[in-house]
Amino acid sequence: MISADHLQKIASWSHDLKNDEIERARKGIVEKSYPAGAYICHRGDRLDSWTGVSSGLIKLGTVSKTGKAVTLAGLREGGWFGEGTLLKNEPRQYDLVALRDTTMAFMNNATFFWLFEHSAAFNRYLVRQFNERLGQFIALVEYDRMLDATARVARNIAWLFNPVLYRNLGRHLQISQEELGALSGVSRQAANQSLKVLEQARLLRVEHGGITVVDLEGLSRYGE
DNA sequence: GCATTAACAGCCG
DNA sequence: CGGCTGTTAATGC
Repeated sequence: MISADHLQKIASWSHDLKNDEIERARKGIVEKSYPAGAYICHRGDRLDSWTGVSSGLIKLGTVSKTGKAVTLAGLREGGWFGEGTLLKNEPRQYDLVALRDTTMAFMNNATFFWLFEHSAAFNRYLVRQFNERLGQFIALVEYDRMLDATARVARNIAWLFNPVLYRNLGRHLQISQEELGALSGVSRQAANQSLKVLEQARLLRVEHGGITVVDLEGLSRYGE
């Protein structure tokens, strides 16, 4: 169980909940920490809880038929995932890997379904999140053909700054070029070059160990 | 060829 | 000092 203050910090969806719903939520959540590089779960695992990132950064990916690792999306602090798997009672479709030291939050199945049944605010959040994710996955179809590394980096950054998935975001994110490369499926050096191109295009600013977004819309459209 | 890995000096905190 | 960055050289598909 976690404190109400902490819940507020790690779960933007809790902000609109009623008091009794918040109580349920915080009692149904436990946290667990993982070192950088650790697998949080493997594809095919039965993990019957809804999962959020309390702190850190994770990669959501899978392995293609040819054995090539494919990254579907990154999730940063405040991101929640796995509602589809829970609602359909399916095994996990993806691997979750911690890109840096990370603390995860797990909401147990019963609590998730209680909120699903009782809270209108919670359902609004889920619908918005589904809709946003759908957009991301549609973009993935084009992603494969889009061989340009810079466009992939740009899109992954834009996803990390998605205002629907993460509320009240600043423009700055502490993330190394290596982590950005791991998310985008390119080497650190390629990520470095791509960042320079994006900086030249005035879409973001490159800093030491981080970036600041200047033009989020431009980033999400880059390479179209 | 092109992108990735390797290697390393320089820089930042 | 440790981690991140920027660049060049070697390597692999």
